[in-house]
Amino acid sequence: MELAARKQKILSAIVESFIRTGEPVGSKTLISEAGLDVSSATVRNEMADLTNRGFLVQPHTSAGRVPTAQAYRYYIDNIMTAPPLSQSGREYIESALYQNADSPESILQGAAELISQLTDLASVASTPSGDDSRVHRISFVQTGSHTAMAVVIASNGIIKTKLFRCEFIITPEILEVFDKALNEVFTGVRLSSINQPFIQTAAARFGELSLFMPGVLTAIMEASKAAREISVCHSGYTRLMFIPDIDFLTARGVLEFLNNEHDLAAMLENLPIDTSVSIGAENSRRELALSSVVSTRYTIDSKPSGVLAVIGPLRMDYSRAISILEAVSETVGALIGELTDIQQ
Amino acid sequence: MELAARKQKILSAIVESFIRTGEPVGSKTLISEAGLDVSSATVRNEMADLTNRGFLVQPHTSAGRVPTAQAYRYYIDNIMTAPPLSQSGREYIESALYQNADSPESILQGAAELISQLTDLASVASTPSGDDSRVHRISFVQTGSHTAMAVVIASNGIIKTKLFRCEFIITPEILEVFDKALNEVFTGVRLSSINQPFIQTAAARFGELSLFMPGVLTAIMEASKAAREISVCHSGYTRLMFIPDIDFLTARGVLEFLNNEHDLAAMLENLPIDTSVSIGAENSRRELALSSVVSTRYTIDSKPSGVLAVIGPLRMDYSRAISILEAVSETVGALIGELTDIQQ
DNA sequence: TTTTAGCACTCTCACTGTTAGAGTGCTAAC
DNA sequence: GTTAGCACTCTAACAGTGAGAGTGCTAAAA
Repeated sequence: MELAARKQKILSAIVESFIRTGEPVGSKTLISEAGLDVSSATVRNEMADLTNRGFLVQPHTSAGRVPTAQAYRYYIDNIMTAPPLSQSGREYIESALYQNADSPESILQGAAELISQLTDLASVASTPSGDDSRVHRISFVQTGSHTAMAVVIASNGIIKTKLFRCEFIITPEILEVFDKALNEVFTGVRLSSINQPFIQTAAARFGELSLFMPGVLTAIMEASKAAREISVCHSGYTRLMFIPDIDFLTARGVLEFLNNEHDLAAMLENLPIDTSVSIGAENSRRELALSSVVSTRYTIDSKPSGVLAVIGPLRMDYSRAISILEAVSETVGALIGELTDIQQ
Repeated sequence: MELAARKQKILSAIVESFIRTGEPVGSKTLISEAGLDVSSATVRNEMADLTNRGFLVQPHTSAGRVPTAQAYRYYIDNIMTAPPLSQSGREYIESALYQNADSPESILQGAAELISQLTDLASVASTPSGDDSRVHRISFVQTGSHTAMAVVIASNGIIKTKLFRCEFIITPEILEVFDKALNEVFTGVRLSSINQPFIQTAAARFGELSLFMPGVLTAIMEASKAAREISVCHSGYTRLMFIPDIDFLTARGVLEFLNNEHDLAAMLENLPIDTSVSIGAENSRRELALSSVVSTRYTIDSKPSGVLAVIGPLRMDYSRAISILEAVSETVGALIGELTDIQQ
């Protein structure tokens, strides 16, 4: 649905004013702010029409208008632009993220913190899915007389460790046998296929050696599972409680949802590849019916991977959020990509 | 200050009724509930006295009485008992904690979740301080052509890993040289003494070999620091928002404080060794002026170590909280102790 | 046909009363 | 020392009032 130029200009002015002030916008305020060359009565007629068409609502008869989710949608799709960040902004982001560019997890944790700090909203960042990654190598480190650590290095750069325990006394020689035998079986195998049946088949191959292996095989399975699973970094959850638009019950619902990593990961998983904005009821989760989620996926070697997102009120600065997310996304993708390239 | 028997009985009944219902307690309600064999007028006289002495307040003239922090303090010190949990309760806790008794961190994370679930409050659990732990061993795992992982195993059972990068191509032989040379220097050294000067002195010892070492030495230093630092596991923060006594601003302040791991760790560090209750303004943090913290330290080999605590409203079931914390504490201490013994 | 001025209308917000109910403190009698 | 009785106080909930803001509608102007 396209709007006439003047209607669009009025809608735009209302949305921008409301995003800035949070106050319902009246016809008089509007002409003084938007520089329209018509009278307030004309604006009122237009506003009445926009209200009929579902772009605006009045909290009550004698209040100004407030944009609906539909208005934000129209504004974002047809009016708003999100210009790339300035050079200095990008440089700031790069240097901030470069601080702890050790592992994908630490990069993403840093990204979540940075995004939250820059937008003053809650932010989340999910690790790349490891579903089509493979085992690059498995190593072992002795940690005690009966305990050792399995280190699963995945081809996507994720490294997961898991401790295990043996009934017998562990020696460097035993770990070397494990290393040789298990890398023969596991190297190059897709993480997603390392499950209980796979482990059992593998154990069978080792003959009597497998009697020594239940602990280590379980550890490998669990580390592989952890390497495959998406984990979600986050930052700034409490910032949501400082946003005047968000009332207590809404904040509580959103925070409860965000703290449930399982549901959150599932939602992030279903977000589209491109930068996208989900406004209010457009969100798949009922808890977010009064919030907006702006998200984008970072790409590693031009393959869409994990999600970066901010969660905030409907009345947020979408343009700024998108610009920041896209800038951070670019750097995150590059940093993780580098990490993976080097490790291969 | 000791109270006469009847006064104490009345105070006790008021505290218990208020903890249960959250409603100010009036004189009539009280006699019907507490089974007192006196008239409401007598109770009123006693209540007036308790009010003068600072144990009770009235929200307003025509409301019942509400216990003050002083009343909770008196109740906890002189009246309340916290009987040990039943056998089945203890067994439930043991089996729940045994699930992921891999590492101190995973045990403590499990403990925090369990405590939060059982008390319906926010809970935190801090790892043992590593200040007087030593390096048990350092190991290396190759993760890429130019990257490897340093594994610092501390004598307190904490294991920390840190990735590092080298300009040259890493080979198993190089890692072996690192392993030999670095364990000679670091094994048995107190974690707390591994700092920048120590690293520099160490580097000097290696002569020209040290040119290859900046990355690995920094990694060891950071992993040692991480092993030494107290980290705080937590669970159930959003439960605080479901407690009717806690209003929005209070909850926001508490959550903000709890999310600041640095300040939180500092507060936990200063808690006493025994089970203790800090009521309202007794807390060292202003953010907790309207909340209570019940805490205890678990002991490893009969040495007081990290803290387990719950955070909730003044009106909480202190007896239950203490019983649960003490039961969990016992199991946590035993499990971490076992872990450490085995690894040595 | 579109725009505008004017005006009656509606609704909120902040106050002000009013009333029922709960709980108290005080007093005088037990 | 304890109790019955009673006047008193305070809140919560509801209704009423007036100022202020913003609207929709109508009729005239462009």
